[in-house]
Amino acid sequence: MAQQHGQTAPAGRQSSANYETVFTNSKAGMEGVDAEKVKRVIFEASKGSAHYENERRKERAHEERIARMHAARVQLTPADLARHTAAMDAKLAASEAGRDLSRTWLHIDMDAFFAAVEELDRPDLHNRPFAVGGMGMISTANYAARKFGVRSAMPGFLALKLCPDLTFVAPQFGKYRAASERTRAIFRDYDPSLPPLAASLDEASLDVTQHCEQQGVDPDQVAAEIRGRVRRETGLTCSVGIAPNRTLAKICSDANKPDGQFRLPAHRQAVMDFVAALSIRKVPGVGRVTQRLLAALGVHTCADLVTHRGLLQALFSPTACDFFVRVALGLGPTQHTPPPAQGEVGRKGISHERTFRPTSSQEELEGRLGELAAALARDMAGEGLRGRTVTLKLKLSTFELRTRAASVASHISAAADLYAVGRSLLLPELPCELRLLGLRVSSFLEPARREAGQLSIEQMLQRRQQGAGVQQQQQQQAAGQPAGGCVPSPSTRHSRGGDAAQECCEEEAEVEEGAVEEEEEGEEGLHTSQVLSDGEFLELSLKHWEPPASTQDSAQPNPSLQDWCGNDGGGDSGPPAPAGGGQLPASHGGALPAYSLPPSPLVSPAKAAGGGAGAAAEAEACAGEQVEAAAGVPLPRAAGQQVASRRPGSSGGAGEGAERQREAAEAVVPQQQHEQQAQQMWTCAACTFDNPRTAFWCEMCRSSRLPLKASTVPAAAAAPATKGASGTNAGKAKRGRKSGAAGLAAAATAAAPSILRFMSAAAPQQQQQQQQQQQREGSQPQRQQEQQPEPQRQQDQSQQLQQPQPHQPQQPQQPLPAEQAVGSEQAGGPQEESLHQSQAVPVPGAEMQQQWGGEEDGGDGLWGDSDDDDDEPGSPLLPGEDVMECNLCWEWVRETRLQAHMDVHKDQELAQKLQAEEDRLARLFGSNPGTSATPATAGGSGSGKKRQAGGKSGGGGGPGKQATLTAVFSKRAKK
DNA sequence: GGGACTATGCTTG
DNA sequence: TTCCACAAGCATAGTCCC
Ligand SMILES: Cc1cn([C@H]2C[C@H](O)[C@@H](COP(=O)(O)OP(=O)(O)OP(=O)(O)O)O2)c(=O)[nH]c1=O
Ligand SMILES: [Mg+2]
Repeated sequence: MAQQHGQTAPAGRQSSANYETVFTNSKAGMEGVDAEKVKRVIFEASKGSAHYENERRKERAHEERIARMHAARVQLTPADLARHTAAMDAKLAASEAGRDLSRTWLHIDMDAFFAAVEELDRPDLHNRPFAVGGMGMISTANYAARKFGVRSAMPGFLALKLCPDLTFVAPQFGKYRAASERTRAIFRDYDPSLPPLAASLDEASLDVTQHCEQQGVDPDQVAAEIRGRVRRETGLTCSVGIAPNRTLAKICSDANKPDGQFRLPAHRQAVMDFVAALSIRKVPGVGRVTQRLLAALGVHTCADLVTHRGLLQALFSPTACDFFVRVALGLGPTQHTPPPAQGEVGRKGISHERTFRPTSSQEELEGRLGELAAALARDMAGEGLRGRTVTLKLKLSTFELRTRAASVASHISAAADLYAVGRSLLLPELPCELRLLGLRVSSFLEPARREAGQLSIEQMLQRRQQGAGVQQQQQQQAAGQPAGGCVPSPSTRHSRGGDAAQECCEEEAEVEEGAVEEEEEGEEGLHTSQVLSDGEFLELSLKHWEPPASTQDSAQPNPSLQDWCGNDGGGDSGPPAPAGGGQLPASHGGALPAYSLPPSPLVSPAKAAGGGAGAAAEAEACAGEQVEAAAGVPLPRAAGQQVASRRPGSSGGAGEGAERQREAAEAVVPQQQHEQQAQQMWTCAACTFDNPRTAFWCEMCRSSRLPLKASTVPAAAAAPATKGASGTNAGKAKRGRKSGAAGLAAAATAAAPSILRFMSAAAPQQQQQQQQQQQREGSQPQRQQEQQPEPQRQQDQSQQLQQPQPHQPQQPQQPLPAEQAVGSEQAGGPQEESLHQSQAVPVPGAEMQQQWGGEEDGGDGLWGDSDDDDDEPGSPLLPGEDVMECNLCWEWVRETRLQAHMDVHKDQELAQKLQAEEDRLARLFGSNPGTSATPATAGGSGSGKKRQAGGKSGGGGGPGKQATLTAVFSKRAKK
């Protein structure tokens, strides 16, 4: 029975009955909706679409996962089950012992929040079906619309099919934030400890224990009072759940929605009865996928969690089991989440993403990336954030999602830097048709630490200012020109030795810290991209980039650049910030059958006491075994290694990956060379010697002018030497930072963590892919494979993994060496060696290093610990070292190596390419310099994005930052 | 084995 | 033709390095 349940809406079948990805009627206000009819309508309108196909693909993956779970299940012996059951009993006992029923929590969730707020301004919409959002997607719908099946996260055009009279109202997040603050002001009267920053705009958890005691009122009265005040003072309605902990209160807030309240008595038996009957899906943290997994095991209600505890313990991770235990017992956090400590950043990441009409145009994508970077930089500046990990999110036109991340050595925040890193992540993925781009920054620098001494970059700059370096100055001291004035180069900002890139948006903060700001030096200080004289392409770039002096005479910074910095000082305030996405409550509709459930077979508190730590340890021990057993499929060690040798995103086979890499260096690598690369040779641009792909320097002449770094070679095809074994292509991996291990504690307290992720049985993507591969190849059933001896399995996997796969899991990631990274305090980065790939790529270094992952080997120790001579071209730059930035390739070069670096550039062939590129830029930009992208002219598609670009002068001169800048922006402007 | 990194998936509002 | 969002957090797994 369990099986029929979960799975099986056969993958292959296409019918509305199985197409449930969009609709479920478990939301408040949708109880009477004819779910089947809605599903049918949605199915008819969706089938055949890219989205639909993607959903089916995911469905198949779920079914396979369930199949693996069953396979693991049948291998369990009665003894296994007994052991697991005992382990769970111990966990239950331990958790029970910690139950706290002394607090009284109220969870308040606003009703149809966005819609209700809109209705305040549009009374005409009262009782008429309407949704907040557009044809693409709606955020929420009022209750009148929900009767038709219209709901949150439903595409507008489908909603319209369900409800032809539906009215759409564009979201205005500012209004929702304001309304939210009004409600929270009321809530604080009942719980002064309510955190000022809400995780969600439309919900709040209040600990009213003290209030009730002091006022001598009961929770029901408080809830009623709050609802009344909210209604009177804001014109909105809300629903309230009352329970002894936050999780239960939240669940209860949905019980009598809308405009109602529900209290769960603070008695153990009442709680146990309540949760026993509760659908597992009502539990925060259990989503659609997890529900299906559990249903496949016969778990539908929380009581089932107890009934099948042995099975769960055997098939799910320890973390997941801990969660199940707490759910089964009706436990939840009874304290507010501690606010971030002084100086701590209260968030883990910040991002922006945008969907657009699918395109594969590099120019357009770059333009969009620039917009994202600008918006992100603006937001980061607003919060004073600086981070060192940039993650690019891509959604293909097929709806397949990909992410590519790179960590740089210093914390950045400037639009130019974000763009540079983002672009370096994007190019290797091309060509591909995308419908969404997103940019996220994480790994923030804690302000406290910042002050503690992470300003080496500034120190370096100050040193230089005192010394002989050419300085650069901000041109925008205009008061109203905060961050933005300092136009950062959209190109690389390898701040060796520090955040030379503190640019832009971060400037303000830095200034306060007494960093660099003051002086300047006239025009020379500016980074004009002028070509100084024959061969003198180098130019110092200390901190900020500015357009060529000649173009700056106007004293008016390049408007597009200002935009970039999110600086409205120049007058452009940019379009209203795109809304910090939604953040609201969750509500599952549903009637709550009151207390009449099967008695819970939980251990008694007394027994629990006995269980104690020992029991927990035992559970832990058992859990360890589960992993293998549960996985059913062997832990993919061998597999992982195989995969790891490949480039992360290079989905496709080796050839495809190589294609992307080549794309990244396209400006430098002629097509013919591409072909050669495909044959695993790097032709040195200086002496034409064909180097093996593993070469970093030309093995013949030691030149760095190889078309691309070996890293760009898809692992699969990469050096035979590195093939297979993981270690081999290890190369000089850089060190990375730490991974997840995030916090179980947090996970346990916060809204329940999703179960799936904990599920040890949930085969890693690799395994899924292997299985898919197997299926495609008609190989033996998984179960059989699982029974194979480990060595055999690994071997098989290895073989399978050598086949091209949709997208492989991670590869060894390596943080970007400081250098490239835009603004690093430590340097160390690519230098001359990157020449080949630079010039047309703003942040070549970053890209390279990032790609280097799989293959380098401690060999050259470029980024490793080797004690190479510092003066070696490839040796890492050190903090504070005197460097200059080459205006041709954007690489930072030691002052002691300037001549050698220039020599490289003198190469005739390269010069020609540069000229060609320059010509190309001139063509692109020349016709419409500076003003190219006014709002009116930009965005031919009408989808209109605000920002434009176009630098002031095309920088007519030689190739340089201005040229690159122009290239980046003028293209977009032209569209 | 643990820390540091990246990629993906799930969940929530 | 239009026509499946956006922001954030957490967990898992694989890699490498120490
Ligand atoms: C669920 C969801 C909500 N939101 C926004 C819009 C919602 O009004 C707001 C709060 O979310 P919810 O509280 O889930 O929904 P709601 O308040 O609109 O309706 P109710 O609580 O009465 O069931 O968050 C999204 O933008 N996307 C989503 O997927
Ligand atoms: Mg709500």
